[in-house]
Order: sequence, then structure tokens, then C-alpha cells
Amino acid sequence: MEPGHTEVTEAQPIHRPGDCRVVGTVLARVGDKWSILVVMTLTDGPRRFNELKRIIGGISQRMLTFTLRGLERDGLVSRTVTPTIPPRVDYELTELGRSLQVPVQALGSWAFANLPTIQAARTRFDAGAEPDAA
Amino acid sequence: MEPGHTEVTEAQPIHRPGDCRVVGTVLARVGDKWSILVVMTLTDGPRRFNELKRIIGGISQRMLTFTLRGLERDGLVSRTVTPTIPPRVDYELTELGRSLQVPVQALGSWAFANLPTIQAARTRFDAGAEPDAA
DNA sequence: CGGAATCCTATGCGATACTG
DNA sequence: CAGTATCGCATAGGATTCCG
Repeated sequence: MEPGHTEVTEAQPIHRPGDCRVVGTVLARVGDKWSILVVMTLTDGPRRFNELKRIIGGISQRMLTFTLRGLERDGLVSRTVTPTIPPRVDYELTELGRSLQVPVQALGSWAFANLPTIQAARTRFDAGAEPDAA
Repeated sequence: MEPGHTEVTEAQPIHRPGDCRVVGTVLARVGDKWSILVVMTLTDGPRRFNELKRIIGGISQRMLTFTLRGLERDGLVSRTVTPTIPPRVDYELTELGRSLQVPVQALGSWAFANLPTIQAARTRFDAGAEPDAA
């Protein structure tokens, strides 16, 4: 399977909302290296391929292609081709894509708020685990 | 770097709350294959190693170890050793770990609510992309 | 029981080159 | 410009075995 094509389909025991595996399912979709960056970058409106590439920075065209494909496949992003020469392709968040931003932003806020705590815990842990590495 | 040891430290331009890269940062932490499952499994209280392994199902002891280590390192999970023979080790969510569940649950709810939509979009996309595969 | 160490494969993903 | 195709390395992560 190509990167960006995550399987959401699950034969696992999913019963109540917020169940572990459903969460893992979205996470597998959005938790890859680039999807969120793309989704967030599309917040301000439609963007063209190379525009996205430039703004995001550090993403290869290969991964941008795969990521956009995956998002498009899941209905989070729409792709509009204007067959001029050279061709012009615009990517835009769908309604579903925009709705995803809400919980993602929440996670982002949590991250932002707790980053110091996490880093502190990490430093403490690493100090205790490798006292010889002084 | 071992699995489960994600780098949260970032030299990237992080400015406003909910910024792309901060989100990516948490996602890199909890977005791996198992972390969320472990965190969610610990909701009901402390669990022992093999208990977690059994409940989660499908996880190798290697990955459970790495995942727990990573979560412990970030202060999301606490590890309590009872040096009996055989030894007993209990894992429990910390306050930070429990606070993480809130945004994660939100994401889970979104997933649960939109799974049908996503699957429909996916089916439609796959049908259009490979019309020859009939 | 809980975990560490080693092995091995599948995949992620960047770099590069080519096409319409 | 917006891809696609091929290569190649680095990592994730499962299976297995050994240890306290």
C-alpha cells in the first residue's frame, strides 16, 4: 500500500463512541508525517500544488502527492483541475475536512499547553535512565 | 531511535496555539500504532504488563514495552514495580495522561461520527480511479 | 512475569529523473 | 506546473530467544 492510503476499515470490536480502535483509525489517517500539515495549511483557502509544497517546506513532491491523494480519497480535500497549459490544480478542504480541524485543533491546544510538562518529564526520565551519560 | 521514542523538541517556527507543527508533534507522540490503544486501555485503572497485552491484543511484547516506555518518558503513564517473585509491574495513567484523553476522545467521536462518510468517499474514489478493475 | 537482545521483513519516504 | 516511476536507505515493528 502506498503511503497516505491508510485502511480505515476494521473487523475489530468497535462498540462505543470513542472506542480505542476507532480513534486509532483516525490517527492512522491523520497521524502520518504530513496529512495534518496539509490540512492545516489549507485552512486559509485553496492552494495549488507547488504552493503547498513551498509553504509546508521539507516535504517531497512524492509525499505531497500521496498525502493529497489520501486526503482526497477520504473526502477531506477536493481537487480541482484547470486544464490550461501549464495545468493548474487547486486543493481545498471539503466540509468534512474543515470539521476535522476542530478536534485536531483541540489536540493542538493540548500539545501547546503541555509541551513544557512533557519536555520536563522527558528530561527527568532520560536523566534517571542514563546517569552514566553525564 | 527506538519505536515509541518520538522527538517533541522542535526547532521549527512554532508561534500560535494550534499551529501546524505543534499538532504534528503530539500526533507523532500518540499517532503511532499503539500509544493511543494503551492510553485508552488504562482508562479504567492500573493494569499489569501482560494484562495490557492481552486486552489490547495483536501487540507484540516488544512494542508494548517500547510504547509504555515512551509514554512513561513523556510523563503520561507511571510505572510501579513490586519486586516479588515473579515480579509485578503496574502501569497507570498520570494526571497528564488522563488530560490527554479529553482531546483524544474528541477525535474519537469525530472518527466515529464520520466513519461512514469517509468510507463512502473512499469507495467512490476507488471506483472512479480504477474503473477497469470491475 | 516482565523485559532485553537479536534477527528479519515490510514499509516510509526522500532523491532523482522523466512525462504531459 | 503537476504529476508519475524507479531507486535506495532508514525505520517500524513482528517473531523468537534468553534473562532476572
